Amino acid sequence: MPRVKGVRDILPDETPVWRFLEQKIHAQAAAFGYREIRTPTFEATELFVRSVGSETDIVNKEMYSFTDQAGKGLTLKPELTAPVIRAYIQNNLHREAPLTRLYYIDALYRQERPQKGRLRQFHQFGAEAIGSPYPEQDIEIITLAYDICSAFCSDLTVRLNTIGDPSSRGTFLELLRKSLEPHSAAFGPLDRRRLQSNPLRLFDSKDEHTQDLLDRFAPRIHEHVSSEDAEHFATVKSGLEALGLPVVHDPKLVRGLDYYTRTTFEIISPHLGAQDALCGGGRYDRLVEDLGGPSVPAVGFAAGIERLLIAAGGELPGQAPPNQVDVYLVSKGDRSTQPAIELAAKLRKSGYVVIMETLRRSIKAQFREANRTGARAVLILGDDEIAAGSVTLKLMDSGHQETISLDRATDILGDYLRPERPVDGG
RNA sequence: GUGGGCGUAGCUCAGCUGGUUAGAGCACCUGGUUGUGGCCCAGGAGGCCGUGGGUUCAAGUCCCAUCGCUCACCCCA
Repeated sequence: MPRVKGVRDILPDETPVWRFLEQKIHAQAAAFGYREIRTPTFEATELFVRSVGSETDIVNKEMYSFTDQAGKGLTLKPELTAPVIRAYIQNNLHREAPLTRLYYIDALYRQERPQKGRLRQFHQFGAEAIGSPYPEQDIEIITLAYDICSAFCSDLTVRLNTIGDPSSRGTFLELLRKSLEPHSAAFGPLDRRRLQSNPLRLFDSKDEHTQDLLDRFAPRIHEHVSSEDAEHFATVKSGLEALGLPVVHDPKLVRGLDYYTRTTFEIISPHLGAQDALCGGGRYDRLVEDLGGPSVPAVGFAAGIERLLIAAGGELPGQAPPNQVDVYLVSKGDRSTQPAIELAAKLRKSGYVVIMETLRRSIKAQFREANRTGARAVLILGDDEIAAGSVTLKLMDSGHQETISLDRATDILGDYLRPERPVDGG
């Protein structure tokens, strides 16, 4: 049975890295006063159609949608802002406080062709601040995103832009289309289609020719937003610069989800290949209301964990060492099996990490296994020890070996090594 | 959905212009120690050479198809 295309197993060698990363995310989000939220794996399909946008690629061709036995249209979540906002509305979080700060770590699903930094099931962490319209909230969100990413990756850049309010966007799109239509013959077939259907998308075309035409003829969206929008943008930008973040204004940064207003941003790494963004986000002042909630503004981001790990390149700075094994319990002979089980249980109650032999291998093979697991000590329970009511202790580093009383094994072991695990109940 | 690259041992990969029993390193197992790890030495196990068809006296090697992986496009984290 092969695995499904575009999904990955995270094997025991890698899970410590994931845990380490997750711990950092929890700690950093907590440092900013954000609280964790967990939403269901699937939602009503309608939620994503209405929030992400019915004309977007995510909704049109990337969702894992299905019908349940009651005939309800459901979808595995392809992004997290909409579910979080849905939960915010449904649980009346807006009644509890005027501002809600939430963060999450979760798996998402999009049916795309896999490539570097792109999977069908992938993981994101992110945060949403719901309630504040002010630029300091944008700054807080971007700072949080940057702080977490830069804890693991170097050479990051924050790309920043504003796309204004949807009310002014219609006139800009008209202007954009008019400025480029005289040159439509010079576009490739794909970009010519975009000129009609979604001209904003032309800005992130990879066609050099298109980019050249844009540079020469296209108006820039940030020059066609309201003065309030422009001021908001200027405050965000200067605020981030004052903090020393590597910010660049990218007038061509537009984002593919329909709900963004004003601020859009990405964090990019040169180590990622074609998908250079490891984090993306922005402000969405209309979404909460559009989904049936109160009229409150919000801003947020999402970062791809797999992309972050690629950008981090191998070892993460400050990574915790793998689990330490205290004792490998070697046993030999039928009469030693039950005493070994009991000794292992007793040692674990005292807080030691204990691995016991369950393959009835030779002593030599058991020692090889003990060495492989990195055990600090070996305890031998064989026929001789059973007869004498003792156990043989060997320290793997020094090779020191002695025979000790079975009853006092825990105490004597404690003279040589402290337990790695905290004992339950302190 | 479209295009490029690649499929040989658990992993990383050799295998020249088709030529006889398909190799290496690492990992694994056993022995060198009647009950003692790492290092070393000796040995061992492990391969429908992705799959199916074709060309040929002969195919891991050439041709076609198919599946898978991968990178890129579209789009996104």
